[in-house]
Amino acid sequence: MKIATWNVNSVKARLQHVLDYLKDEQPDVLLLQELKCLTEAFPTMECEDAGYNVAAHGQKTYNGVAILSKHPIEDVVTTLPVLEEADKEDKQARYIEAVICGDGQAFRVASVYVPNGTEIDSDRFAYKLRYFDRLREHITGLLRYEEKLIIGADYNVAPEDIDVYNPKALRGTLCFHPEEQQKFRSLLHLGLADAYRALHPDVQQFSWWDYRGGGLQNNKGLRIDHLLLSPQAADNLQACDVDLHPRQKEKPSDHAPVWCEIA
DNA sequence: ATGCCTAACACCGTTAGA
Repeated sequence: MKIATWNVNSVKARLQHVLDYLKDEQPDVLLLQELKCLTEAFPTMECEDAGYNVAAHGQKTYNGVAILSKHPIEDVVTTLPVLEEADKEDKQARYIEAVICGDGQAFRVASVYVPNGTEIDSDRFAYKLRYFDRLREHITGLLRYEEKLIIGADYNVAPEDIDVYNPKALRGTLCFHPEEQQKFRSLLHLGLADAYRALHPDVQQFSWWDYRGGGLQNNKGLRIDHLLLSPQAADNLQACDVDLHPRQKEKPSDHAPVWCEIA
């Protein structure tokens, strides 16, 4: 089962790139983030014509997540636990989860768009940290099922020094701040494996490059898109890598897809 | 310290991304 995650930065602007990716790479499951469209505006027919089932959870202008799958999509969930009063009012479309039955077995997958945080010590930064708490609470429950669970996301956190182009200069900045890294680690401490790092302990490979200042050309990037695996999925992890080609095209997303193969 | 670049939306600039 090949599962990929990709922040497309508008599914409308990137539709041809997405269809090309499905055709060329043939993932069983593609987890999308940053749709930037309403659920009903998602290009479902185009994806179905490419041979994929669709479950999308969008909103106007911002955020939005989706699951595309060659296999049937079941038991869709789009909510996270409410830990505080303020969480009740949270209508941002950042989470979608489903069960995929393929290759004679069940995989539970989730596509998550963790908040960016905007600025350290801002309200949005606090929202980002709290979002990790809600995600951790939810995953804690999922892990009790002891399934092959794959959480693909734009986590908006580079976990370690190797995951950024200049750790000294970037330390303490957005996506490379100790508080964010602690939240990300708290997910790993539940028993999840970072698929890329599990297979490539010493390789520096980014998944995002700034549009500005020739980020890609100078390889000034961050590894912030990750596939986190339950023990049952990690036991069967066979490969994981970043697909650079979509980032090198005309009018690309600023993120590249990350994929893994799980037996 | 700031802009750099891109997309959406609603208009010819603002908000957000990371």
